[in-house]
Amino acid sequence: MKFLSRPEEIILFTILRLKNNAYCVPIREKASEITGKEWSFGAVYVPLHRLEKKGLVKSSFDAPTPVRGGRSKRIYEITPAGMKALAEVRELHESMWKEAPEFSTE
Amino acid sequence: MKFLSRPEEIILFTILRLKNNAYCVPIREKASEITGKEWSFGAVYVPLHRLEKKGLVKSSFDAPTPVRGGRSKRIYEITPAGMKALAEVRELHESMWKEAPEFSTE
DNA sequence: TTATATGTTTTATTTTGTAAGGGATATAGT
DNA sequence: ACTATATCCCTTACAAAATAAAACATATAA
Repeated sequence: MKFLSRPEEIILFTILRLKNNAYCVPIREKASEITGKEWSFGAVYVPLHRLEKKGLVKSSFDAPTPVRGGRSKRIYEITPAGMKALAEVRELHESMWKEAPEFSTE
Repeated sequence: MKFLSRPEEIILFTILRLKNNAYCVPIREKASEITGKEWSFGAVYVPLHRLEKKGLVKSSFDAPTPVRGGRSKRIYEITPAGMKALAEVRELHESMWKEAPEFSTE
């Protein structure tokens, strides 16, 4: 199919919304907030890792912050290819629902 | 996660659009048209079968039509649970992109 | 130097997606 | 009648992705 899977899409979108603070913990929290469902770490990390492998995100470690347990974080950001993939599924959705006036959400 | 996968969503949507003519062959054609990608029969049939098992679609055989090779077709239709699942992903998308004015499709 | 908080990463399992091909049953042609 | 061909259903074997659960690492606090 070659579209983003739904978890991939949601994770990319979440990174976009978190701007400069996109690391595993808040990604998971924000994704839960957006979807209203529980996300395990695996549910975030595994697709995230694949996205990086495909070149749709890139990551780097920041400097540790002086809080208890505050180890350095792997911060993710979206690449241009990632933006393109995200735009593609967005457009798919828009064109789908635009042509479907017969469907009304009950 | 419990959202529809993307293929499931597209197949459900396609059935909706085909109204009374939703059997495997046109579902595949219409899905290709909607997405601009190739769909094998397996890519349609396997998720379709699973959707039926979950109660999101139901099927029945129609009467054969008098055309060469025109054997009876298994016609699919969406159940109320299927409509609900479809509405759910639609609403997820709408709420996502509504909150994201910073993203403009380049 | 031990306890606890914050984060990352792996592993094992289940679920889902896909390509390729087999089988059934209808009409068309001779 | 009988062979050919069209239309459609369904299976199977393999690949990829999703998920839950837990292990591992490293910082500060006490």
